[in-house]
Amino acid sequence: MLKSHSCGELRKGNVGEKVTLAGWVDRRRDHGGLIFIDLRDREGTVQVVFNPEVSPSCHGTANDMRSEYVINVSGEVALRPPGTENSQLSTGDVEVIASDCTILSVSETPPFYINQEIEVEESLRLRYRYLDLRRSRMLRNLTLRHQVVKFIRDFLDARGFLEIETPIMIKSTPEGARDYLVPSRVHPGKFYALPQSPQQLKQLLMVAGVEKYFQIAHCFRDEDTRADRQPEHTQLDLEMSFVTEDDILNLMEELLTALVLAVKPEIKVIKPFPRLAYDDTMERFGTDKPDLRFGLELGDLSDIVAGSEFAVFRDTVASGGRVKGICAPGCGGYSRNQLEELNKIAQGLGARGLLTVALGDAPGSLNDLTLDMVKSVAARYLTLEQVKEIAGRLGGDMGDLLLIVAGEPKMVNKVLSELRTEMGRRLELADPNTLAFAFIQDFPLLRWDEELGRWDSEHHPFTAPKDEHIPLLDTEPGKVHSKHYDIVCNNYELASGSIRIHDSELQHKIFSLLGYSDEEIQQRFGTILEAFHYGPPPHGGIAPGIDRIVMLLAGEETIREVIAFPKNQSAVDLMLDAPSPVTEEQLTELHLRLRNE
RNA sequence: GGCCCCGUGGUGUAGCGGUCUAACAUGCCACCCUGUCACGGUGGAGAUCAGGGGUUCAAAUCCCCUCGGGGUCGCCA
Repeated sequence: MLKSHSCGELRKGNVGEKVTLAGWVDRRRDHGGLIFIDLRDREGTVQVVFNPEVSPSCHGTANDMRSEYVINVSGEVALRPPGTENSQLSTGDVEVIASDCTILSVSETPPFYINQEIEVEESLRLRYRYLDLRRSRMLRNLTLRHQVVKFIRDFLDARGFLEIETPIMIKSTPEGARDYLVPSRVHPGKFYALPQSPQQLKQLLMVAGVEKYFQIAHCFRDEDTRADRQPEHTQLDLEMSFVTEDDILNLMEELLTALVLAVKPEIKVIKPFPRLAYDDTMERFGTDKPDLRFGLELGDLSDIVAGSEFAVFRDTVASGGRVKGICAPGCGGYSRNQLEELNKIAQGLGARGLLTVALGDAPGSLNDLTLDMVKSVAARYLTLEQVKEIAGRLGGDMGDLLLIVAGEPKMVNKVLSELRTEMGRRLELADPNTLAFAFIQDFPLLRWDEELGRWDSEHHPFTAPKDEHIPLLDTEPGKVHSKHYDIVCNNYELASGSIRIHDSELQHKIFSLLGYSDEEIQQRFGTILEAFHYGPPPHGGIAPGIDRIVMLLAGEETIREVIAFPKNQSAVDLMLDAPSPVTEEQLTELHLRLRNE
């Protein structure tokens, strides 16, 4: 080793020791005579003093050192002279008096600051990711990620789980997201696909008798990216045999609670995790991944306004639509501009408009409310009683602002859910130091796909229907609920899982319901159906997204901040410049020809 | 594919029709400096204001297009 100690570990106790350090020049302070260098490695920073009276040659070398040069230094650890200690630095009581040093490598001036926490354009960071990762924020995030994965491995190992790797090149099954494909050289015209998740493989491991499986698995989906979505991401893939829904949920609750306590004890977690039914959640929050750190729940006003003079509302209800709203406390004095901003959000998500009702512009008792205090374009079509009833339904008080959307139920929920999030942000209702985990359960098994004109799986086709709903598969498939569950947290979907079908006949029936011919079923799912003829155990599992968990624990806004080498929004790796063209020879070997488009 | 936001020395920002021959901070280079720690001091280099077109007597500034980046809807079983 070129170093006897790490820079960050030196303390008073090391005084008098002769040490050898290696690292990067974080900062250089040249006093003409003395030169100070803050030497940085992964563990921290320590001050090195180059004194011409101690070593003239060393001082000369230090003269040439610049930021991010890599150097090797030997010298004695000394107590700093009284009054020159630096309490900002964990090593600030001591310094290393250089008696010997070498420049191991030089550095050009970096394209952005390594030693300062200044926001830099993300594309530049991504292009020089290896420099970006030198910055303390990124080092912190990578370290946290390591701790999270290590904790998960230890936790599951202690409970008898086997970590098993599954292949990255598997078979394409063209439902769900688009596959990334890998052309085969040996088999002209045939392709492997990268796994969107190891779903079928982990179920086959259950048939194999593994009983408790997990994997830190890479998953690939060729879909557009988001702040919380990348073309490839990592999930904790987990599957167990002989379990019920509760067994999985209890395990996950224990894991997540212990994880947070282990790596971020200062973060608050609410225990036990609430368990919410999908239908209720949609009704109350308009989304299946609500932020439960604050209230602002949606209220249904359809019955109140059905008979009102306000035609927009009356007609919406009459034609099968819904009228719902939320209450923004203390926002009754919102300016026209502020209201217009909210209106734009609503319209951007498909609402015809947003009706705002200001219950006066100052706090007070709702009993004192009069109609001329109500500011709303609908004010003259509503009675005072109706306004009070609406306010009551939404938990509104004097000085509050009611936000009301009318229309097709799905859109109404989406818009209000977004407005709820927006108002939560504006009013700072969500404690940034809390992770509000919750389980969402009791999902519908199927959803009607308008475009394809057929039923589609809400989760995936291996999800087991609720036992008591199985008869409905033949009569009213839309009413069948399933043993599918999600873990949500702070407006993110963290995990999705289900108890699986382990009966080949029932599985076949589901595939048929989804519109597959027997031939297609055989071709796409033949393996798992065949495996189910050989004693499959009842089983189920779940797959939490590692990137999102680490992002939330790190307090970051995008998963790119917790991935060492992420791709940008256009799925490009700016550092490696991938994807990139390949040679004609490569294409020929793969039996491929590019289309002219 | 739709919508919204952004693009000014290496980096981060200011400037938002004329006073811009583009400012500030930091970084960089040179010199001075033996107790600094975001060291200090003096001097210096560094920007076709993302690219193209238009409006105007005059454009970094207004308009249009393109490119690049971000957010989001669709999409993500």
